Amino acid sequence: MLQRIIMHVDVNSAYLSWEAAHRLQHGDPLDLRTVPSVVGGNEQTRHGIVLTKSIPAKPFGIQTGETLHSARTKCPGLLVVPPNYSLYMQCSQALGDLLREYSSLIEQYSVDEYFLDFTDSKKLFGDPIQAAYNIKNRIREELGFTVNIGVSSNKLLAKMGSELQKPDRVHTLFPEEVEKKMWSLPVEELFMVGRATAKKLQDRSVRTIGHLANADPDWLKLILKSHGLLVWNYANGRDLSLVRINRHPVVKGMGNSTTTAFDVEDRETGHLVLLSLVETVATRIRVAGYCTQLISVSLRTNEFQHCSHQRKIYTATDCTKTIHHLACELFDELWQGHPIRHLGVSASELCRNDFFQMALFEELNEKQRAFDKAIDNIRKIYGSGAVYRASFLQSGINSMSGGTGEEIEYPVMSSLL
DNA sequence: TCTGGGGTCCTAGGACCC
DNA sequence: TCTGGGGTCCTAGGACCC
Repeated sequence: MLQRIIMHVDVNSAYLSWEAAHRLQHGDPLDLRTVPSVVGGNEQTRHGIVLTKSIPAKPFGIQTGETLHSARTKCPGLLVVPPNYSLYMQCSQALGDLLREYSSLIEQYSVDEYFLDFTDSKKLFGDPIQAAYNIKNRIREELGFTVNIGVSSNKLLAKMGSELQKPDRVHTLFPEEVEKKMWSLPVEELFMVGRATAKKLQDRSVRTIGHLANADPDWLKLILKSHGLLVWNYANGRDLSLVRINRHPVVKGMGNSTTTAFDVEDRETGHLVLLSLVETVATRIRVAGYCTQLISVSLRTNEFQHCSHQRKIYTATDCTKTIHHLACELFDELWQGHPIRHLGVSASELCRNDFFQMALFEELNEKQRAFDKAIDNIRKIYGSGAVYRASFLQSGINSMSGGTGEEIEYPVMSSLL
């Protein structure tokens, strides 16, 4: 059987590297990568967490996702810079463009990760390991940031390989190297072993990837259900998934959620926040040519209690007003009156909004559809802030809440992946 | 004013049908 | 009438990834 050659390209400290490269190009003498620094959200609006840390920030014990307050406690001189998502989109695309020179079989896995199937590229570019070094060095010289590249015969091992030593490195992790290079790592470093799975395994003395690889699969299945077999196969380096040019052949759902700058304590404000979320979700649905058949509302209280409520709808819709009406109903049924910190709306069970389905819409809805379409067009030309509902005036709530909390035009990052 | 946002997939229980 | 059991759909919640 032909052995495939897969590469995984992972940008080192992506947001921070991109921020640093951008600042250097614009005359800033300081390279953020050389000092303890993080890209962090806005604390005033309760988005104050670490998004990415520099390598010098790591020895202080700073973790991605922890509060900026906590990070500063660990490292008093910590430099915190705000995120710039449109810059990151540009960097991500520039990286993709460069990688496409080496293979047409390429999958964008996230904003800062790509898989390349290099199998057929060997004829053109020769030895894969040498090619990986060339790619890595070209990215550094031409784009100004560093990457790690993992090279193996499947995606899982390529990804695990790119995680080995950082930054600016190429690692191979072929099946015959798994025992030597991967089995000694802590079990929580295996892809798909998150906090919950790691705890269950550690409680049973499975502490390394090697322990997991050599555990009894039936026993793992008892403890972890089907997930046990998945991680057991991964620990043994087995993965049959293919590099897919489009990671999402069909989009399954689109959602939007936000942590509000203040606790929401009344129903009317809750409904208004939902409207700002629905505006974004419904627009994205329409732009992508979908209708939704399932709406879900979720909330988190100021005590971090999380709950959600969803309802199937039997007439597929892409109408802002209809979706908002349903979201408010769900909210009213769900909310127990506790102060709310976070609200979300999600649309799933998407179907294509094709020409022939138009007949399903009633005359009344036709006017609403025309209205939505007109609004979409104005926003497309003049920006998302060009038109908004009067109820947002002086409400202190963004009229079109986007996921990043920044003033970002749609389509948002995730909708491009 | 300590704790983000956007996804996918899986599980489990209850309703309902035959 | 000492009470099955398979199958599907709906819903809520949890786990994982970036």
